[in-house]
Order: sequence, then C-alpha cells, then structure tokens
Amino acid sequence: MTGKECEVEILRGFKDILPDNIDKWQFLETTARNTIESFGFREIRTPILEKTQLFKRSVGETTDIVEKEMYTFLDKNNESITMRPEGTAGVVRAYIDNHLELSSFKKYYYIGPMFRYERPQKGRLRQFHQIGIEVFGIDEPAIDAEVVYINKALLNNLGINNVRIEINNIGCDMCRPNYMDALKSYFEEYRSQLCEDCQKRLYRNPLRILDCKNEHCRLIAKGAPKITSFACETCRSHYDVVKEKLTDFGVDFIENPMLVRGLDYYTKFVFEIITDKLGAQGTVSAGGRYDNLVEQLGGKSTSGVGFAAGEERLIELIEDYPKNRIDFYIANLDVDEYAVQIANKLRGIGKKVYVEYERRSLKSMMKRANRMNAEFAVIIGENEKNNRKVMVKNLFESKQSEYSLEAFLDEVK
RNA sequence: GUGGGUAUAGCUCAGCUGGUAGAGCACCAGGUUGUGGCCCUGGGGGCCGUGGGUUCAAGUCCCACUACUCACCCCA
Repeated sequence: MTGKECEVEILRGFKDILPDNIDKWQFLETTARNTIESFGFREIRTPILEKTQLFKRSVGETTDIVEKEMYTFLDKNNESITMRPEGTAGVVRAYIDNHLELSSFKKYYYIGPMFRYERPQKGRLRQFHQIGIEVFGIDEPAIDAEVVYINKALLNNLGINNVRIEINNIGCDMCRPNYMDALKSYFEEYRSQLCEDCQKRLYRNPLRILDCKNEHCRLIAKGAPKITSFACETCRSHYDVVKEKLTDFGVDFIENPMLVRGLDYYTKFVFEIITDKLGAQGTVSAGGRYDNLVEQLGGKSTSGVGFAAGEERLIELIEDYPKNRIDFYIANLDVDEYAVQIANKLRGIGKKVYVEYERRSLKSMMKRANRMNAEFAVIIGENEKNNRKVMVKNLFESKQSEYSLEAFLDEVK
C-alpha cells in the first residue's frame, strides 16, 4: 500500500471481506443457521451499541475487555455508549427488556460483528464476528451438554475436525471464593518465583495464573489446589452429570482443571474448543454457564448457558465450501435489447445471468465467461436477433449449438 | 501498552559486497472478419512506505517516523 494515492485507508484491525472470500463466509453463516436452527433455536438481533454500563456489569469491571478494550464514546446527549465487545450481554439485556421470561421460548442465537480495541494479530481483529447461542432458564445439565454438542455439530458441518474440546468446572458464588482463597495462599508461597504478570494476577484474579504460558509458572501451577476439592455439592454434581451426558451424546472431551474463562459471569461448567492450526489464538469457540447474569442485570433470577464462536477463526479452518458462480453469460454483440429480453426470461426461472454491455471482441467475452465460471455462454449478435435464435455454448463440456429462442428457453426450464 | 520481523508493479516476491528496477500471476491487445480454458507474442502500469543523513552515486548503508505482521497481555 503506497500510502500516497490512498489517503483514505481502512482502520487498523478492521478488514474488508471481498467477493473473492465471500463464498466461504456465506457457507459458514448458512451452515451455522441451518445447524443451530435444526436444534430449535431462533435468531435474535440486538444493537451493536449499548449503554456502557451493560458491559461493565456483565463482563466484569476488572476484566481487560472492560478496562482497556472497549470502544466507548459519549453520544450527543453525553451518555456513555459502547460498541458491543461480545454478544451475551446484549442478548441478556434484550431478554430482560422484552420480558422474554414470560415467553415459553428459551433458545436464541446471533451472528454479527463485535468490537475490541486490541493490538491486532493472527486470528484477532478489532472488528471481528461471532456466532453464538444462548439458552435461558434451563437448569438441567443435559442442556450444557447439548450446547457443546451443537458447537461440535457446527464444526463437523463445516468440515472442521481437528479440534479438541476442553471442559472444566469453575464453581459458583458459593464455592469459588473458597477456591480463590486457597489458590491465593498457595501462590503466595511462590510469589517471588512467579512471572511479573502473575504477581499482578495473584491479587486481581489468581485463576488466571493457572492459564499462564510462562514455563516456570506452569510448573508451579501444576501443584496448585484443584477446584474439584472445593466445589460445592451443587456444582460438583452438575458438572458430573454434564460429563455423563457428553459421553451419552458421543462428544469426546478433555478435562482441563487449568481452563479459565476471561469473562466474570461464568459459573459451574465452562468449555473451549481448540485447534493448534491457528498460531497463538487457538480457541475457536468457547462458552459455559452463567447462572447469575440475568439477575445481576436486573432480571428475574434465570440461569443461562451458551457459547460464542469466532467467525474469522473458523474461516481459517474451512477447506471445502461451495463456490458461487453464474449460470449464463450473455455474450452480447451489440444487441442489448435482445440480450436483456433473454436474460430476464432466464432470471424468471431462477438462473443467474450476467449480461455483457461492454463492446469488446467475442474472444474477450468468452474469456470473461470462462473466468466467471459460467456454465453457458449465450452468444447473440445481429444474426441471432433477426432470426430469433441463440447460439449457446456449454463451457463445461465445450459443446455449442444453435437454438430458436423458444426451444432454448424450453430446454433450460 | 511492550518486544521481534517486514515495507519494491493490482497480488506474491527477486534485486549479491551501493552504479540509478525485474519475474511470475492478474489485467489489456494480438496470434482466429463472431468463440473461452493450454500455448506464443506484445502492452499498460513503480519518485522501490514517508522524511532526513552518509556518498561522486542509495531500492541497496545509517537514523527517525508511519503502516503492516507475528508474539506478549488478553480473548472468539
């Protein structure tokens, strides 16, 4: 990009999705809709802008997302508004706002852009896209397992198989504080040996130390107390049943007691789907249960469970997908009216038709037809027009023949 | 916010120890008065990211800035 001629440039961390790439995106999103809807979920669309407070209260005041990654502005009324950094908060807000707890419907999904002000790198952008599902008011552990199952089904339908599913129990308000205390006192003994970041984490969120990539910290973390010995009976049995159901549903998983989620609202069961093909950002999808969030945001106490998958990360993993192409390329040798007449007839029966209006040699038109991967070229000039005929070439089979217009339209029906 | 790498044609990149730009792909045209995919020929297009310095001479060396990229932090 030789800056000069391009004074208008895209923002850092933002990306255009060009037609060359769009087939993949459309495949991803239609596959996601079909898969998720096949489980009885329905789409919900919530605004990109919400009051800043919503995210502070749901995601957590002290998380990095809220502390340094949000696109937050004052609107003309001096109200602080934020571009959504994740999807769950908005859906929960809509659930409460619209009194959806009174509806018998509990299963929602969304697809759309999210915004986080971070340094871009592989698999990470400032505007990125997520596909997520949320289930409200179902406490049975089976639904947790179904959420994971749906996620796995989605990946399978996209042809993505080389992933692992990691799960963990992170406890609830009752038992997590005890566990946090135990972690704190354990790590305090090794304080001087921890990396700089972990020394900070020790007081902010000791759970995160479990997640550290530093080799030495990992060693220390290995000996740290496990949630299993602190989880309350409710959390423990919930988690155990989720595991049973996952097995029943045929979902392979790995238990990872070091698995931690970055958002504050998670409780009990959490999971992550990970690939090793994406560099440092291996998490393709993640989710879990959030039993306090609805109440925390002012709704009636209602449990929740869901996941969010990163579209850009999924895109990188998709290998096979249907390519869009046109059915008919009309090589129009200066007979616009006749060309349009034919094209519209074809469109009327659901065909994709590209009409060439540029005056160029037939040779170059045929080249274009080929590049567009058109199945047929319809060649028409004065001759064809005057005799109400069309010259049709099948570009896949390289066969050509002349038809009367009527016979041709009859043929393609 | 911090660290590493990169910056030459629309795209991917070559350009040795400094002598004033190249390939492949793409695009356009021709080889076929109205016919694609392969092949051949030709063509357009670059103040070599920006600014400064060293030098007779800088794409090439030095400095700064900017952008991109990868990684840390954190996350999908």
